[in-house]
Amino acid sequence: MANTSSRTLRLLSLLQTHRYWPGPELSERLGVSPRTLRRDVDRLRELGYPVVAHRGVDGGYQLAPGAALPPLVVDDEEAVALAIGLRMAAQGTVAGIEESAVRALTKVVQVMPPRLRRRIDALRSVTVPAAWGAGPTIDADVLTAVAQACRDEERLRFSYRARDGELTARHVEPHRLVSLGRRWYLVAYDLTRHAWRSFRLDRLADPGSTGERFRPRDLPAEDAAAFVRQGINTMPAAYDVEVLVHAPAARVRAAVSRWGTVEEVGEDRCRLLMTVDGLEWPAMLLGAVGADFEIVGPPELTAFVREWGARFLRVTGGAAGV
Amino acid sequence: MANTSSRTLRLLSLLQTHRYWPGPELSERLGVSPRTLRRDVDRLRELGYPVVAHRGVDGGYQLAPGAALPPLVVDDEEAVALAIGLRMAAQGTVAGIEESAVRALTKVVQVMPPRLRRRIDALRSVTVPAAWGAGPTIDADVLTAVAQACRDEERLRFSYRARDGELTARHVEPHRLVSLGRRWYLVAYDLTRHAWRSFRLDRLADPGSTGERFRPRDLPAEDAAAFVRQGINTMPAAYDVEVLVHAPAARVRAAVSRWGTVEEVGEDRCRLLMTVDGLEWPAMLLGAVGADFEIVGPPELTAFVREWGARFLRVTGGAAGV
DNA sequence: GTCATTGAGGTCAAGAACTGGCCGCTAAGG
DNA sequence: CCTTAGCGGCCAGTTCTTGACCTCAATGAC
Repeated sequence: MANTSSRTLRLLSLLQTHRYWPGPELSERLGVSPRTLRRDVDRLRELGYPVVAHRGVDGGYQLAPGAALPPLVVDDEEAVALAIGLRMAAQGTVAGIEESAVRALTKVVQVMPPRLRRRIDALRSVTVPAAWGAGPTIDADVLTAVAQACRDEERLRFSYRARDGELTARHVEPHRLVSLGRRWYLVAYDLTRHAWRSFRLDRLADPGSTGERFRPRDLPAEDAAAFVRQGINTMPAAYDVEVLVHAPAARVRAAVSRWGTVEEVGEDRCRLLMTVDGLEWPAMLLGAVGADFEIVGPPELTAFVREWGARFLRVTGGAAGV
Repeated sequence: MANTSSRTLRLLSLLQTHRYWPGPELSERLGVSPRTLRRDVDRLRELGYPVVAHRGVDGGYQLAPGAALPPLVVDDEEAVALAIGLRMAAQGTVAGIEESAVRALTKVVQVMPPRLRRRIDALRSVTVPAAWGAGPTIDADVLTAVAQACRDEERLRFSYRARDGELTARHVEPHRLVSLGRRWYLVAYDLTRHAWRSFRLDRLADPGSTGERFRPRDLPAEDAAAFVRQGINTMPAAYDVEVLVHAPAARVRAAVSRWGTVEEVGEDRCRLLMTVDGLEWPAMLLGAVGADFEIVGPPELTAFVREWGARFLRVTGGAAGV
């Protein structure tokens, strides 16, 4: 407890929670002489974590950005926030960071005390799925359990709901997680079928690590993502939406925010471009903008919006009967 | 570099990135004898981070959940994911964790190498606001800068857009950040007006820490959140939505997900309850469900939906001309 | 300008901690 | 039965750490 390593860690922690620390206070907190504190600070600097110091009355130490990120010392609440934030990031509203979010999440979850896990579970019910209509939400527990099995090269058992709805028990050697178009896939070697398969994580339940470790096999594909793509014929239908809106570009842009691009066409007219998986979003945005518009494409959107219009008018007792 | 503390940190890092580590490999990576490795592991255990070990062929060490969270050693990509996830968490879709998310975010951002900040900035443009129509998105930079100033008790300068749109330069002693109903407020002592004020973060721009530190004053209120509540008369209009949907509860629930509650009313009928800030959401959900419905309240929703219906039908060339 | 405060860093000697061998032991799996 | 791997005691040599004392350099207040 009175180690040097322990003190280094505590110093790191103190420097992370509060920016400025007067030297005397630090040395007192750590229970060492000021001279030793200076040496500890030097040690941190040698480790690559720059500590800048200010002299004179009211001076003190502070941790500055360095070449590498120092170990993060977080308290319980921060850990919970971290886990939840990472889960949202993993669910994929921001392209390209899902994989690393899951890696980080796995790290955190693995060492998280049970009491914190319970708090996260309690908060889960409050959480909303990341993006509406963008595919099924997957259980964070499933995600982390599978990620951990991949990372640690442990065989995995789970039940899988095939396309026809049939439930089967699986026993696999997990290879890699792939995030593709808002869906998570597990690439694994199926031990009962003796073949490589990819599994959709949202159809996977009750993952349980068996504890058996294995030596990774070679995947018969260039890369895990490529393998998944091979197996997927039915990519989620993507629509390229183009709409002429009879409103100033600024106004549309404010409503659309970052969901799509808005080009100015005229004084009071602009072109809205979006690429979406479902048509609910564009319909909602067009409603929210509150201006007239002309749908350039796709035709499905026209039909979709017309159906909404007819129904909305009908049920609210407006004109345009059935 | 060849320190004991350094080795402890590296060991911690290794144990976090991969679950099982055979002892020999660890000792080789750390450049010490197996005997010393055992002692290092003991050290970690004494620090409160349980390392469980497995004997026998194929044994190894692994980091287990303990009483406290060990310092997290994350790589660059994970740090980026972390920052982005925390930002989403701070923007507030999950109740109650915003404050700790900001605290954690501040910690991370403070020590993050510039190259990572640039990557986050690059990704920001791709990010979507957490919840649509739920209030203005605030800049993450503003949020962290202000949070840091609060934490470090440093005076802060910024420009503030008052309710009437006028821009003023402010100089304050920041006290605390409060997240209230999807909005962030800064409670601070205004140095020019010599009075406590609360500022909406979305109206605050160009925060710059002056570097001057100050001794915290006593806030003339029970608590910062209470102080903000005192000053806010105009709470964001909240609607309690109630709709009878002519569809099975299960189907509606699937569409609504966790945005609201769905009660079964009959075989083919259910009641949808939501509390929302804006009416776009319920309108969209009702559209997406694809069934008829009766709006019980509020009346604004009826008008809102009717307007959408009329416009949608008109612009798509359906019936019900202007 | 003077002065107190605070960080930087050299040196030293005593003491503590660390290290790498060596040992025998237990546990797990082939 | 044998191998591998973790556990921990012991020991001797080495290294590191610590606090004390010192001088110097910034810095801000008076």
